[in-house]
Amino acid sequence: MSRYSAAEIEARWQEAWDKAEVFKAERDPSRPKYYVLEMFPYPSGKLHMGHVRNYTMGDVIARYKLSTGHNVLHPMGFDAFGMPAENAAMAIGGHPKTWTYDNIDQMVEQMKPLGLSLDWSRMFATCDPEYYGQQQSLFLDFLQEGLVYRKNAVVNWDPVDMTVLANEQVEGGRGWRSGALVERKELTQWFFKISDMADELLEALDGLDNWPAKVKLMQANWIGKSRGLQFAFERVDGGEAISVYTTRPDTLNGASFVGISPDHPIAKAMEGDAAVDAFLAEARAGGTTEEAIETAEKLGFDTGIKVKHPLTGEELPVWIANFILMDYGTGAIFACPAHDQRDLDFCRKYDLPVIDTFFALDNDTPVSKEAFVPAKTEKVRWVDHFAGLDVATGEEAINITIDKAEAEGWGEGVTKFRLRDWGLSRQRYWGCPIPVVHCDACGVVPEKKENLPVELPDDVSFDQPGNPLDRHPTWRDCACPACGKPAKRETDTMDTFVDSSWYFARFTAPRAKTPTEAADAEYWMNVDQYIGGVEHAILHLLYARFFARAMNICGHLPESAKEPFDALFTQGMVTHAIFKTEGADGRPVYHYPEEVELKGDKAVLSDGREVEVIPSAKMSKSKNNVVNPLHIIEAFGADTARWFVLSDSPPERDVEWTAAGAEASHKHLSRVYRIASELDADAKGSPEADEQLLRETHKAVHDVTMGVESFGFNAAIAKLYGFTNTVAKSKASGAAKREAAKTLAQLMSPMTPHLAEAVWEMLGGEGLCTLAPWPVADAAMLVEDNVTLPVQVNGKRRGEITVPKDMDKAEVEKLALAEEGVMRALDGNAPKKVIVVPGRIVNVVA
RNA sequence: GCCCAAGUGGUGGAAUGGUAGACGCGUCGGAUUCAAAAUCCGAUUCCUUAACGGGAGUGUGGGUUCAAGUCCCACCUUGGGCACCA
Repeated sequence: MSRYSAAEIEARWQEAWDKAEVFKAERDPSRPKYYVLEMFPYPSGKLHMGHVRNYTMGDVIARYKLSTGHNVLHPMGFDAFGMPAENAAMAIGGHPKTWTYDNIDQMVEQMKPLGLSLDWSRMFATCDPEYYGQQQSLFLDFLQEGLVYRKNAVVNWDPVDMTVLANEQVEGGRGWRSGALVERKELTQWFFKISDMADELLEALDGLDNWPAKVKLMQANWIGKSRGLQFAFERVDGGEAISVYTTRPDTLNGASFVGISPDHPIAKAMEGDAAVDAFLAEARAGGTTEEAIETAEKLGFDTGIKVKHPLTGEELPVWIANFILMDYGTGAIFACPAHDQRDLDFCRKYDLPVIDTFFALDNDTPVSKEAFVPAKTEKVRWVDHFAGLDVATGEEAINITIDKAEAEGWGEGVTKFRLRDWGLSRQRYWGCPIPVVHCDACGVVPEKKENLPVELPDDVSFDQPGNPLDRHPTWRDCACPACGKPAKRETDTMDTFVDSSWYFARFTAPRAKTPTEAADAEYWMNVDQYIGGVEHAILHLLYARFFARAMNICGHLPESAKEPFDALFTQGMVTHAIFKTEGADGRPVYHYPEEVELKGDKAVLSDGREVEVIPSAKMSKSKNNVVNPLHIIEAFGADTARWFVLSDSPPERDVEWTAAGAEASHKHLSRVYRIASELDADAKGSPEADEQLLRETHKAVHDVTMGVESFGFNAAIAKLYGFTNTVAKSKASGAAKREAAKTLAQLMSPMTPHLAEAVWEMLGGEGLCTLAPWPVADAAMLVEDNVTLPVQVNGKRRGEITVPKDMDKAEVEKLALAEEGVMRALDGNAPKKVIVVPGRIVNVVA
């Protein structure tokens, strides 16, 4: 008997797969294709358990589909542009390019031992000029189609470092390096016209049947379609009327002021006045995130301008308010403090009137500190409504108000979207250069396609803040592609979301001289199964959906690929306990898992000190709770790591990595190996046991297949534990047991492919287990003749009866009422009602 | 602040509205062993009972239903996202 040696087995079978090129994907119209894709990683240089979990899930699907006769495309690449490379260059010197490519090499080296069924020949990184050159080509096509344009937008500005900051570089309203108070500053930037497709992107969500409902809901809310009323407030001084958009026109009677954004033209026109400037500076302080704006203290400035209420003719003041966004609606609102908490807080602060426009049906206390904001579907009682309403829901009132405004001609019902255009300009080096040139004579001129890729220069330094492209001595200078005169290259690069918005399409023809190759895109698209973290639920997935449409317009993707991901699965994180003690200075000290010993329910250090255990925390370098997959592979093998990340939690939820769990997984795999190696094929058994084992095998095939197909990997693994026990304990003949064990190997193959091959070979399986056709369960073998039904009395289980599976309801009822526990519970009383759910349950109502 | 999830034994978790706790870990007991490791067998929600039983129980409080972990309402806690982290 040999022992289970993962290291030996895994190296051997990986070599065998390589040699047979089993994972190389080639177009083959004679076979159905299947495209599995996991969200590609950022090359941090360190593979973590989250990656292992993500790729293992994809691998299970890919290997399963391979054995069901599909031509599988399962590629891998790297999302390689972005800030960390520049930060590394600043922190430790060196060049973002070398840092990135070194990291990619390291990650590939760390991924290979996992035995993933990847077609490595298709690998690319988004920072390869070959890739980003094609991206520039796409940009030019989008530009030509009018899908890209320039406008002003605000950025986080660090006034000390004189540089633009990413949101994550703003900490508590200050720049992370300089510590300066961050301001919002306007810059001219490039935008994708995603808002043109807002309605389509929303409508098409309905067709994404195999996407998680929560992701679709988040996207729908993000797109934020709303119907409201747009109308204008006439200015008392005769100036240009102020147009406002509101989703609650029914509360117009409760208006107490008109609010405009600090970026509204009227506010801008007032700049130069010392008081206005001071206020605007204050209002523009802080970062650009919606969170920062929403949670900032509400500030207002009375412009002194008065407008007329369109219905009552009453005069309302116009205030500049820091919480009004210029990007949404018209950048101006009317405030109804009685029914909006934000407006109420503002009015209380600046002593503006609060007017109730409706009350709850059973309560007419005027609003004081809390705004009354019922659901739009709730009936409320209106106070002197201008459309003559008495009791009506908000929804009804809104529609009636819009109709009235349109009939009387002072406003119109309009549909607006919350979705803003996608700003793609980044004032950074390590990204895809935007292929345009600024010419004094010709303006903004697209680079010629034959000059692509516009490559990033290598000779740059990161010893000062800001974009090195801006201060590059020669790269910036060029000839205008239109007139040939000296011109300046655009120094902004593209958002890295652009890179990840079409990589899935590029994988279908990664070396093509155009962004895609029609025949390949036609054959391989769509991605049949996309797998990644929920953190990408909105932005990445929305941008990719936009890109697929834009690429279709430009002829780079077929119409059928406008929704590029047929099915989406969002997996949870891998977490790990944090082991914490307190240092002498009272600050927390975090210990590595290896330093900590678990004794019962306590955790102690080697010196005996007790350690606080914080469970289920996101793995984080600073908390010392990161588990390195390489260490696990060294100690137990890749199959153990793969088995564990799949076994312990449902895939969509977080899984906590525990040393005990990893050991248990390894123990189980060793057991399977031992069972196979100790199997005596000549052993005799009973025909009944053979029959029973065969039934159990078919049941296992059915259950595991269902589990794999429905992403119930943990459930599939639970079945495999059960089936392993069944095989081990079966009294069937050696020959029957060998067949069952071979099926066990096949069923385990997607999860633990190396072990499966070893067992398969040991039991005389033909060829590679990986390529063996997936077993099919015989429906006839799954049905049992008898079923055991629990019998409840008033919903409480009092006994059970075993009956033939298609027994008549009346017969079942009779047997149930005769059951001992049921009779005891009924205590001689006649049942009021008996509910028989065939094959399920009997409930007696007493 | 806004949007979206999730909360079940000591523990990770299972459960088309139909026996709550499958399967794994841990713990306890037993077998094997000179002894141990490994392995194998069994028990394991809590309270109560000698036992048969009985009662309670899926974050909290309500509701719908013959039947609720599952559906509805409100709340609490934790996690994800909020447009320049990827």
